[in-house]
Amino acid sequence: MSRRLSSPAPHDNLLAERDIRARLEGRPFDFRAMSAVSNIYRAGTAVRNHMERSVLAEYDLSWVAFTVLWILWIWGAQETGHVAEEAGVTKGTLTGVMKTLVAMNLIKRLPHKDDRRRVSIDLTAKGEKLISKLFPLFNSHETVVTSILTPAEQDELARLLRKVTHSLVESEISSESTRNSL
Amino acid sequence: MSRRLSSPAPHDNLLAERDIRARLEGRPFDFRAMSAVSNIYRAGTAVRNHMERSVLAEYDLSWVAFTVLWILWIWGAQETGHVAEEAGVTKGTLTGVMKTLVAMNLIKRLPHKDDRRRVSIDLTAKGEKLISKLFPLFNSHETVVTSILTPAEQDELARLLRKVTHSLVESEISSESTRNSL
DNA sequence: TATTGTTATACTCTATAACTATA
DNA sequence: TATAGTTATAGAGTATAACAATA
Repeated sequence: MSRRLSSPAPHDNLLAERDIRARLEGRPFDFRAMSAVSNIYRAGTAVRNHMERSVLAEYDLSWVAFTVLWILWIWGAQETGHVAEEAGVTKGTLTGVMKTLVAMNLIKRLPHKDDRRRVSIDLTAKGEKLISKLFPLFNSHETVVTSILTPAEQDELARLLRKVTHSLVESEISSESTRNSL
Repeated sequence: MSRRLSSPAPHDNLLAERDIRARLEGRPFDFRAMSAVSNIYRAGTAVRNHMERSVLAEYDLSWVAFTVLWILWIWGAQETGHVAEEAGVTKGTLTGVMKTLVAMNLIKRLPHKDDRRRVSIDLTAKGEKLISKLFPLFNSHETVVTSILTPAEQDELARLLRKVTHSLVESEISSESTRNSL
C-alpha cells in the first residue's frame, strides 16, 4: 500500500458546465460536442484514478504493469512487440515495465527458438496467482463504478463509446498513412 | 510542431472484446460492467491523444498547460490554488506549468494586494490571442470527434458519463473523509 | 539492409514532503 | 500555528534516436 498515485485527491465544488456555457453565450460553438468530449475525458481520468487508488495501489502495480499481466493472463505468452501494441505503449516503455515485473517475479522472459532477436514473456506462477486474484477484484470495482446506470444504459454507454473510439482510431490511421505516403 | 506526444501511434488490429469474453467464458464476471468501463477508459485516452496530436502539438502546449489557459480565458484572473483545483493538478505541478507558460509569455503573475502569500495569474495579451484562436479550433475537433453520433446520442453519452463521473467523485470524497476521520 | 528489442536522453505529469514567506 | 505557494526528490509514462544482435 505504498504506491504513489497518479492524480490529486478528488474535489467537488468545480465550476459546472452551465457556467462555461454562460461564459461562452452567443458564441458559435458546438456545445453539444463540447459536453460529450469533455465528459469522455473526465470519466476516463476518473475511472483510471479510481482503479489505481482502489485496486492497484496496494499491490504496487502501475496501470500499464497491470495491463501487461492482464494481457498475458488472457492470451498466454506473447512476444514483447505484440504486448507493447496491445498495451498501447512503445517498446521502450514496455522494456522498463518488464524490468519491474521481472524484478517482482511476476513475469518471466522466454527466448525465441528460431529468431534470437525476439523475446516472449509469460506469467510466472506468482504472477498467475496475483492476476487470478486481482482481476475478479478489478471487475467487482467495475461493477461498482457502473452501478449508477441500468444494465441497458451500461450497454448503450459502451456502444456509443465504441463508435467514438473506433472512428477516432480509424481517422488517425488514415491520416498517418496519408502522412507517410506524402 | 516540435512537441513530443503522449502516446504511441494508434493501431488497429487489437484483440477484440469478443475474444476476451471467449477467454473468460463461464466465469462469473460482470461482462457488461467490464465493457462499459474499458470503453470509458479507451475513449478517454483516444480523445486526449487526438487533441494533443491534432491541436496542441503544433502550439507546443501540454494538455495541462492548455487547460490552464482555458480556465483563465473563461473565468479571468484566478488565484493559483483555485486554478490548480480546477485543472485537477497539485499546486506543485501547477508551479511547473506556470513557469513554462510565463516563459512562453502566455500568462503573467499578479501579486495579491492584502495577503502577500497569495499569487494570481492571468493571460497576457499574447496568451489571450492564442487561446482565442486555439479554442475554436479545439471545439471544431470536438465536433469531428463526435460527428459519428447523432445529436441525441451525443447528449445521451454526456448524460451517462456525467452520472458515472459524479458517482465516482462522490464516493472518493466520502471514503476520503471516512479515512480522515478515523 | 531490415528488424527486434535495449538503452540513452529528455520532457510532462504525478506524489509527498520540506521549506519560505506571510498571516 | 496555520496557510499559500515554491522547491526538491522520486517515479511512471511518453517520445525520439542511437545501438547491438540477429535475420
